[in-house]
Amino acid sequence: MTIAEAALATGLTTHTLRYYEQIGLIDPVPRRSGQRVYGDIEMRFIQFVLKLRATGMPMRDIQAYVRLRREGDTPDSIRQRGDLLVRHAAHLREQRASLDETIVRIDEKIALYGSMYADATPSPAVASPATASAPSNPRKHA
Amino acid sequence: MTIAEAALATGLTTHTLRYYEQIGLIDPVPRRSGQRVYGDIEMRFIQFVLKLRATGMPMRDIQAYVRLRREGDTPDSIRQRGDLLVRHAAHLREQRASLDETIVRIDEKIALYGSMYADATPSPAVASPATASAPSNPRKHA
DNA sequence: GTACGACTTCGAGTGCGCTCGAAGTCAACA
DNA sequence: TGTTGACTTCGAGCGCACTCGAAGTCGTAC
Repeated sequence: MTIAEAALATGLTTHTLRYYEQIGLIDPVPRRSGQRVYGDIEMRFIQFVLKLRATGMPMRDIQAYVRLRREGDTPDSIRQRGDLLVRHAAHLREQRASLDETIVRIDEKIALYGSMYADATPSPAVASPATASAPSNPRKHA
Repeated sequence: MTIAEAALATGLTTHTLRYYEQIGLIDPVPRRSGQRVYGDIEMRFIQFVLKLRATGMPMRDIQAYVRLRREGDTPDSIRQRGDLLVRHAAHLREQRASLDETIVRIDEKIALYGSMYADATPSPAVASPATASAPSNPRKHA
């Protein structure tokens, strides 16, 4: 896989991919005659890193994690990596709790609006809270 | 409630509170001899706005929502507010799904690390979700 | 009557996470 | 041989959401 293909697969740009490598967010990718070759291992790790990032783990912590990985599987490295992940997991559980609460509140408000005017219920394309799969604006794009 | 008290209650600064008002993230707070007086209604709405913001709703959308509220309860305003909330709710459900997935992955990795060395289980100080402070907190303030 | 806290406007600065472009080099493929 | 695509370093710029400070005014309370 070339960098262009990796970019396509991850939804990042080649710029960003190189940038991530440069700042140590991912390990240096192996080269063949100077060009980066992305294999399964690289891709899987990048996906993992993107998950961390998408869930709000600060770059610094991800960098720390990657640094520890490079240190190898010493007990110390493993313990510290574990700690980082445990801390992030705790953070995610908090996030989820807050998210659940917010969803409840919003659903209440939606119901309220729906009941205010029979006329004025949210537009059908988007009306049911169960219809949770619509990614974004239902009126653009058909 | 003065602005200082409101700041304390929300965890924001007085600066930020005025800033939010200025950019239309919250309605103008009623004044008594020029000074803002925060009542229950204001506080509750601010908390709601903070929930929206904490769950990643862009300022612009919150501003739009507040603008619509100010328009009053016309069918159009209500429908549009409903739509905004429904869209955000959908977004939150996606977020939650991704969050759940990430939690599972991280827990797997934690278990893996735990099993690698009996020695190297995550340190107790940090092991319990109850003891959870986020890794390098993105929002300052406490 | 003065201290305190709030008010206003203004503008600059911060930190994060990209994002882009320029300029020049190099290797593989048709 | 020439067109690609990738490589490097460098530095500027951007959008978001604050964050801070300065300067000067005003009202209330001890």
